[in-house]
Amino acid sequence: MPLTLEALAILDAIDRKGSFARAAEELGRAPSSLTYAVQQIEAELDALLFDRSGHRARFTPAGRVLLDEGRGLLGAAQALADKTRQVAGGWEPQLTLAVEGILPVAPLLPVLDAFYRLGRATEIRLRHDVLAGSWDALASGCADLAIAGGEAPAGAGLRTRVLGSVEFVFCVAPQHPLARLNQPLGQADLAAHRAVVIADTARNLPLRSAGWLKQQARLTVADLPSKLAAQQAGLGVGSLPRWLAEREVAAGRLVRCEWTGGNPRETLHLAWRNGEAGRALEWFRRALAKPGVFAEAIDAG
Amino acid sequence: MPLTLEALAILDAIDRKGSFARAAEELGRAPSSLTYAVQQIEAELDALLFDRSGHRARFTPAGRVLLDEGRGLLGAAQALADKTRQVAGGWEPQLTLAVEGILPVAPLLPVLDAFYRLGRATEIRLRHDVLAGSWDALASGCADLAIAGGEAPAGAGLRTRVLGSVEFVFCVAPQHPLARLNQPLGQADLAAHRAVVIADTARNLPLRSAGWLKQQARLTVADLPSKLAAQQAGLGVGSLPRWLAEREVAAGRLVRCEWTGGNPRETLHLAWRNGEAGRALEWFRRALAKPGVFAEAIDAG
DNA sequence: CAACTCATTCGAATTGTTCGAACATGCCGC
DNA sequence: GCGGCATGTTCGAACAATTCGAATGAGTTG
Repeated sequence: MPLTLEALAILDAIDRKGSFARAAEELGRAPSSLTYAVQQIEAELDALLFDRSGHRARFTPAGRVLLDEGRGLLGAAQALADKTRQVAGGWEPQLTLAVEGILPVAPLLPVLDAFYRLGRATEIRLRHDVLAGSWDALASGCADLAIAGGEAPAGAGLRTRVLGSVEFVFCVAPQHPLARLNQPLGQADLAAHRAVVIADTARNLPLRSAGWLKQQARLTVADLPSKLAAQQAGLGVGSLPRWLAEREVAAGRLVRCEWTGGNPRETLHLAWRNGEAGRALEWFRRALAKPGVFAEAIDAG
Repeated sequence: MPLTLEALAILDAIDRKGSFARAAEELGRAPSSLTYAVQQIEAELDALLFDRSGHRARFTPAGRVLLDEGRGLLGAAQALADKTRQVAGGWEPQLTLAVEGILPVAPLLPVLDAFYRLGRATEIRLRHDVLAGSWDALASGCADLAIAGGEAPAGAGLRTRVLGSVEFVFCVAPQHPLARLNQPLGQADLAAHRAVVIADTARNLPLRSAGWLKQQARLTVADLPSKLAAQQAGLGVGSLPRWLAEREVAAGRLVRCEWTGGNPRETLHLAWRNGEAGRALEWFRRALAKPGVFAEAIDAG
């Protein structure tokens, strides 16, 4: 019987209660039972765990090691039991959310908080992807639930639900030449200026492009914050989601330009794989579909 | 019976052998015994661990979680048992070695390697201290065995053994004014130049000073590599242990200066606290006292 | 479809664990 | 210094959980 958790629990009780007798009481067994159990471990480990010279038994160094580290094991065992129970109840051990990079993280935090309050063992992972990246992550199993822009790739076994759309506003740095052009921009105005574009993170699906026109010189960056920084620095021009653009324009760090024919929009979908869904996925699907979660960033419809 | 290691071991065997029957064979028990045990866990956890629809039982997701993470627990339990056994056998759970900062680490590595080959669970921690720092670490219990320079502080209950002495060579950067002075240096020559000194790491014992003269301007650094770098950069002058100085002088990065009255020496001691010693301490005491370990750096006697 | 392997069920048997009382020891207050 | 008090241990008896073995039913393979 090479070490049992029960034995570790006994040592724990003895230490907490201070004596075999009290520990036995807590555990609802006779003191002699504990003596027997302890002797059992000592024989198994070839180690004296208690110093019996005095009146009451004291832990030896070896006993102390077993006790201290054993507590870690007990905790881990408890956690594992919990987790198993929850998985059996339909709660995934982990769930990965892929969020389109043009969305802010802030609105997500209360949702996460609410989920954690449920006390479920499901470990949440958050990732940001841009353009086709979210669809790709979902289709390839790297994510379980995605908020993705544009249309779903066909034949990937995905189900979707429209969340609304994000409006893109064309912005340039205050010191940029285009900032002085007091009329709506046309294609011709843009071709002469470098565009800042976000690289698509998709690895499998065909790449998509957004925010730039062919022939236009471009600076490719990895994510929205980088794009913002680049545009603020005057390194290039481009469209930014309205929630972000408004903040920056108000602060005077960017200037908004009108666009001939109105601002472009990107439709956002909540998406998940077809098939058996765990309860955490179900929960997040409901929570994120609620209108208002991304009210700041997404326009209904 | 809130989850037992034995149960996890059974799951492990079932997975490895592929069936209840073969697992039972490996464990030397009847198959029905495993069935019983598994049902026991399932009841306890309120979780189906096996999918019994087919001919042979397959793990459910919950079962898989319990199996995978349970293996970690089993390993940890095994390791804990080992460690306890070793501590009971007199091997400390951990041992901290404090090495005087003027010594190289290289000669220590084969010794550590030899220790690791013993297969003991004792975790070794290595720390570097300078001047009184090693004595201090030892006396305050922050270290168990030290290689320290100078004389042991009185009344701290320490035992020592002389290892030998380190010779200090006065060095300056090639471009330093003192490099051009072609005669042995005296006190007067030094007072005009900034000295690079190593800060004493002692926190409790009275601080000691080394390598500098009063009134001399000085740059204080934390360790030997910093001191070396500072001297190479010409930021100051000072003595370096011979093993280091020779290397640098040979490489042309420093110039050696003679000293009126010969080079100073620092005696090094192997030191440990009086009282009950564990077997790892004993082992290292023997290993480090062997002549030749630090032959490169320490001169016998 | 027959032979095989597999997991489960059931009652009986066994094994290890628990109990309770008696004992030995160390500690404290009077 | 001595009687209580609490401690941990020992021992045989009682117990209960676990294990076994044989029987059963179900699935796979040639």
